[in-house]
Amino acid sequence: MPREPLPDRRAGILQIVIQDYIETATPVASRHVVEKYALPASPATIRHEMHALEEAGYLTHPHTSAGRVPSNRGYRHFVESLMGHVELGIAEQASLRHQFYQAAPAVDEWVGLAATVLGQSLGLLAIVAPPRPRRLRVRQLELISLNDLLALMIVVVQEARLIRQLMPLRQPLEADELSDIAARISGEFRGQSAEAVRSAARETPDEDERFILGTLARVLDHDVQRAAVPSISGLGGMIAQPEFQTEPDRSLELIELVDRQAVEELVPAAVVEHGAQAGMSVLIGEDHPSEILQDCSLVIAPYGPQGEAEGAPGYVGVIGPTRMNYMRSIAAARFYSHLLEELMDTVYGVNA
Amino acid sequence: MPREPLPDRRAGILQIVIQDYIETATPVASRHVVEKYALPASPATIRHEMHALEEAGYLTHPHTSAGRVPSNRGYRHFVESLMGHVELGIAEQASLRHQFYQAAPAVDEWVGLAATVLGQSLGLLAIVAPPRPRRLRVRQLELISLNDLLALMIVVVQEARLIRQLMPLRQPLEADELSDIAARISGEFRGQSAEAVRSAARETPDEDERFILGTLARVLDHDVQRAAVPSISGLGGMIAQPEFQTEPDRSLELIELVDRQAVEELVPAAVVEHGAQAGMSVLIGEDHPSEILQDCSLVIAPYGPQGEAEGAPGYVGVIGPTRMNYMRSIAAARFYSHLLEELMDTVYGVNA
DNA sequence: CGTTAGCACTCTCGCAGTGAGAGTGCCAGA
DNA sequence: TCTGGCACTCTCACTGCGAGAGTGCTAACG
Repeated sequence: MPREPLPDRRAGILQIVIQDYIETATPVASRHVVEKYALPASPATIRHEMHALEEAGYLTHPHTSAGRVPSNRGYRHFVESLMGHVELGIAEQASLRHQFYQAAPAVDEWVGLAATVLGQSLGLLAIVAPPRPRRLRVRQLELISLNDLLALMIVVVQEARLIRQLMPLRQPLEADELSDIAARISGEFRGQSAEAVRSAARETPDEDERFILGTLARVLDHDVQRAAVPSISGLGGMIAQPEFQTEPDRSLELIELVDRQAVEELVPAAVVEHGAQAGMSVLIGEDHPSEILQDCSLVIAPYGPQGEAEGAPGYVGVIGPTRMNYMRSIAAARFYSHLLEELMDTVYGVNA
Repeated sequence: MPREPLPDRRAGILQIVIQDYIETATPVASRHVVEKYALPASPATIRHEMHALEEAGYLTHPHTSAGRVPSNRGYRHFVESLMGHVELGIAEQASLRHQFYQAAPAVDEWVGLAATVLGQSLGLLAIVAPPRPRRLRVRQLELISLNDLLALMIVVVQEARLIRQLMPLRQPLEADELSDIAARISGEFRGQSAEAVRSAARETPDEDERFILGTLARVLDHDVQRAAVPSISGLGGMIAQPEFQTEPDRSLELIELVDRQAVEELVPAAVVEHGAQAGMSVLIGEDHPSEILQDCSLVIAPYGPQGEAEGAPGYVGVIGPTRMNYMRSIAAARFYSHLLEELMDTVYGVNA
């Protein structure tokens, strides 16, 4: 495939066609662009250029008597060369940052909030995953007495998580006793993970403490599983997109996909497939493996402890039709990924 | 409308028609029922009975050459007289109970989990709302140091909530100081609500304590707003129902309704409309006010502090086509409402 | 040589018409 | 009271057609 640089006017027309198609979702006709954008040329001239762009592979033709539609290659060229670098507005950034600092300070909450707000604001499917640590390390433990035989265990974890777990007691314990035990354990096991806690539990003579340590080890192990679960949101906006309106089957498939949470495995697969671990990646149309998401694009911005052998980083993903607004999507995904990283750092960072 | 008791055979046929329609979602024909259920009668006889049932208002007729479909009145009679009392299986109850006791012990978590599992298992829209207290009362306060200038405030509230909030500090405070303050406040304000905390904050000489009390009062007030937000789930299963498959517009409307969280206001409206505060209520088809949910039924099971003037109770709701499986829906809604009440009682109950 | 006007050509989309199929309603007979 | 037979009605899938939209090509123009 030849890749000569495009003449200026031709590139301009490509940009217009793509942006217009992103906006209207209807094939754009030659006459339409000259009128709407007041071009100093006639429809016939534009047709010439469009024809050339089609020959070069940037545009396509649904059928003989339809306007032009960007091809995947067209979108790619748009994203890489025509679009430039875009960022969210300052006001929006501030407002979002405020919103996240108000939320409950735990990765799960942030991830859920990010998916919701991102999906809503883009009208696309947003999928946000927390980093997947290989193990969780205790930072602080609290034991709160609910009644004689029931306590609430709260574990603050260095991996920016808060674990809350009901713990039945073997025998009645006073609130004071509980907090003493918690304080002792906190001090002793700061920075330790489940294995250390569990092996200590085996050797402790005190029955109560052994039980509590056992529970602690169990919830640490259990929560590391839950840690990997991404949040998905924005289904409503997504299927309200015209490409899904016309084909009810597609939207049904999509909804089932989301409902069965099969998308979760899809994005990592796509990322691996493209070795796009470092930095943001944009997969357009045919690039990615799934059949169901044909004619869809993925924008993926990883964040969190990257390259570290201690697990997988998190990511902020946007899934939408290839016709999606790449400028907004990319800017938003980038911002959210930075914000999540910033939150994890300032709230749970090593400079604690 | 006359309401003579139905002859036995006729009632049996009504039951068969309703159950078959619930199962197959296609109008049931006379020939179909005699073959499928091996009735000792001919199609013509069944047609007679069906005709009578239609005259009495229990069945309808989409058009001349279609089978019978239950009317709203038919469903109502089925629910009230034909169905009997049904409950979830013991094994299922145990499994669910276990699942909920494993979850993080806070109303929001339970409510979210209930909506998810209920919606999934029924293939219908589930909407679960927490009770809406008029105010929250402190039960215990914890302050966890994250770094010199940032603490994590955790408030256990008597209304079965856990509030977690980031709190920047005015000046560096040690972990010990923080927990001392927390313990003191816990002791002093147990059972108090935001007003008491706020007025105390005004009179406290200590700057740090004043600031902490102010934050506490603020999050108590803020969280009481969030307390009312219901969880909705099961959209996927719902629009996979045949009644939505055939009409794409309807499903789109529904999705937007859920996405904009307008359903939330719908259920309370329906409940108020019917004054069904006490016990479970089943609203069938035309009964309820919204136009969008025409041909849908609501099953609503309230739970929590009822009749108390201190706020509104929570509810477990199921929304589905009038054709929904009332036996399963009602049994499930009842069980979940009891389970939620039980959880709130045993974990946060007065016998603490 | 690039640009433009004109015109024939192609494809989609909505609409009316048609025939098969399904199920009822009714009537006469057992 | 129940049953078989038959005419009637309504839906649904398919077909064909005409209007509309947009291109591609060609010839003329600056």
